[in-house]
Amino acid sequence: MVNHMVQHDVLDRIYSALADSTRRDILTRLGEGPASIGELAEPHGMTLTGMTKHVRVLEDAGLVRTEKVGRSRQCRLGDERLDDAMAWISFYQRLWERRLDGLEAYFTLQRGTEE
Amino acid sequence: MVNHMVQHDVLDRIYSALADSTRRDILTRLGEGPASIGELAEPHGMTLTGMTKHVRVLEDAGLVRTEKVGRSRQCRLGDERLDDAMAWISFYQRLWERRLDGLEAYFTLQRGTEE
DNA sequence: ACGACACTGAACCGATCGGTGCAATGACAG
DNA sequence: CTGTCATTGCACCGATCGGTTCAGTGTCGT
Repeated sequence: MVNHMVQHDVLDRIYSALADSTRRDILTRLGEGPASIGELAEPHGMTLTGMTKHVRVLEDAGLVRTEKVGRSRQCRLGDERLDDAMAWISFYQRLWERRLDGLEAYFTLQRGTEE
Repeated sequence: MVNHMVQHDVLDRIYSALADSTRRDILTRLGEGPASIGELAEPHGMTLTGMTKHVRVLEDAGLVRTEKVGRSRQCRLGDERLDDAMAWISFYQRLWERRLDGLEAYFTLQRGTEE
């Protein structure tokens, strides 16, 4: 019964985390495998402090999971939180398709991307 | 050959447009059909000025198309710009799946959501 | 124990954001 | 023409953002 109104806070965090090209780069980089804060910071010519904050944002959004190992912190991709974001987008796309079909009164559509 | 690196500006605009629950509500509302600025503003108890700015953000992101008709402005859903956002998210998800599969060296994967 | 190393907390900075109020502007009704 | 209505431009406000520097804190190597 997973209604599509996930909980706005969650979507806020996910989308605003994605709304920054540095953060998207981080995700792409982590797609190649885990990395430390320093390894993430270097290619962007950014301070460790700055990168720490970016990673924190991604972690708060559930997109990245980190673990302190020794004196460095290992960052990996998080659990598949993007499903929420994806679901909302496809919900929107469904609305858009409906606009094409010209069905304006029909607003039930509970079945969709969510089960 | 639409590489997935769409152009960061575009994704920045799309995702930050989506990163606000008011704006997501607007999109949902527009899914029911076109509306004026006033009609959009009223359910949020928001100033017309404020709503105008939100709509502008959505329009700059290509998510909404507007047209001035008489003394009011009609807002409808825009072209399917969300494909870009969707493509990037599924690119990420592909990375995530790859992480599950433990294939870390394999980084070709040009086929995907984009044609 | 000592120093180098990787990160983090706090304070700060300029820019952007979400929102407001106020004063145009432009269209419609009479 | 006059007044009303819908929207918009401008200036402003406090909050958040992306980024920095600087001073810790904890860990590793010797």
